[in-house]
Amino acid sequence: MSETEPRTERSGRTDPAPGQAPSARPHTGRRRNEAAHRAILDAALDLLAAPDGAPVTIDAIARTAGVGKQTVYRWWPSKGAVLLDALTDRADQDVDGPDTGALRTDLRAFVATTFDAAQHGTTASALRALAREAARDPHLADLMRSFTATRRNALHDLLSRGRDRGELAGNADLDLIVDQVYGVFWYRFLLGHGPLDQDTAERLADSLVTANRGD
Amino acid sequence: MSETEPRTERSGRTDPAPGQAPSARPHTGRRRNEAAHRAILDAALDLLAAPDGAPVTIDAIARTAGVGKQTVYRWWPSKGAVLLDALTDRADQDVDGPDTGALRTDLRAFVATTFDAAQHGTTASALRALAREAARDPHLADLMRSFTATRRNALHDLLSRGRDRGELAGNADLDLIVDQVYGVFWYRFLLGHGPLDQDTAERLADSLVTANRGD
DNA sequence: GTTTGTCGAGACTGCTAGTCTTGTCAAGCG
DNA sequence: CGCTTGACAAGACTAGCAGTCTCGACAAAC
Repeated sequence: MSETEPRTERSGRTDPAPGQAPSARPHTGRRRNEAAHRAILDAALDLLAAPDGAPVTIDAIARTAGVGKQTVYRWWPSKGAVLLDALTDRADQDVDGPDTGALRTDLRAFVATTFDAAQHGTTASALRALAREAARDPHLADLMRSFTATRRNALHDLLSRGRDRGELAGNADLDLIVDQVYGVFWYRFLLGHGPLDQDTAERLADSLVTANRGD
Repeated sequence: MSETEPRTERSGRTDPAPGQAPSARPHTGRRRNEAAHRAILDAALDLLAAPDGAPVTIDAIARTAGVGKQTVYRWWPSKGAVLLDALTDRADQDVDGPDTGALRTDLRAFVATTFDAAQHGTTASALRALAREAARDPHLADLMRSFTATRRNALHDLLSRGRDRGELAGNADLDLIVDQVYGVFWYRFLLGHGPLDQDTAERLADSLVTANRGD
């Protein structure tokens, strides 16, 4: 996800013998400018992180990056793709949840980390802007779904380990627990009517363990 | 909420003696056309309910209602306000939660009803469209906040009654319980990655009671 | 019959996503 | 060295939509 794909096949080959080595001339012409690539991602992140919630247009991204609009669209299919790529480029390493051997501790840490990440201005406005864009761009909404799926899977694994150790009931609905965590998170994050502090994280984690323990 | 307000003061009175009967001439000129008002709300609902998820523009609403755009903007401040008004106009009566005298039963019914309401095509696409609009329109986001607050309050009251009867711990975080219900609801509703069926509703309600009971 | 305010119709502005065009530059090939 | 290919910056252009403005018609009060 953090490495981008070109939106269409490059190097106008017709590939008449599929399954072959990429035919004789794999590439000619000027090479892709890696600096421009980075500049676009960085500009997107900068604008996304702007606290004023400004709309983040493609024009702005291109101008900030010192790049033509076409260069953006050559490498990403839509604005949303740029934004998501910019965000995951920064954030998709740290999805491996904690593993202390005790479910309550793991879950507390996971929830606390999740809540905490959204408290920092930069990430918060970026995430908010992303959600805003995803609401209007079906393509981005798709990407967003797989983005969130990654997070959910990490949490699901954490819970699964706990269940294997007998800390959750064998018939506990892990997906529902996962969605209770991320549901509360996004709901409060986007509406902003309630806190996402460490205290809340602990209470939520503890109550989920209590409700689903297998004794 | 279901009765609309004019976007600005009507009938150019200056009201020099506040707290008085509305001064001598409360209104002159042609009266508001109630039929047009209804037609707009109905058109909005129709378009919102269209299964194809089409964008629902103001032009379309006005054209469908057989009304000039200005007539829409005379009575509502933004497109989002129209949409929200159209939706609440239909839905805001039934917020009084059940009251059977037993928390588990009440909560199950409340959650089940909430989930169920979003399964019907019309309401579902309307709600989705509304969320989409709220993401880009701060004004609507505000209206949306008070809309959701009404629902949250109904659920909070339900829980509060249960706590008074001793079915929840005295220190249970009712707001967190509320947000777990609506968090799961919106999260699954908007992402569509998991079911919102009666089974889920029951499991969620039961687990929340279990986690927060006061014994 | 004059004033005030609503009505339908539609032109208009302003903003943005995404495409297309143009002229330039860099890399490989002969 | 010249030719071809494709990336590049700049920016014109199209299309869709929110929201405003203008116009002529009409209706209610006075």
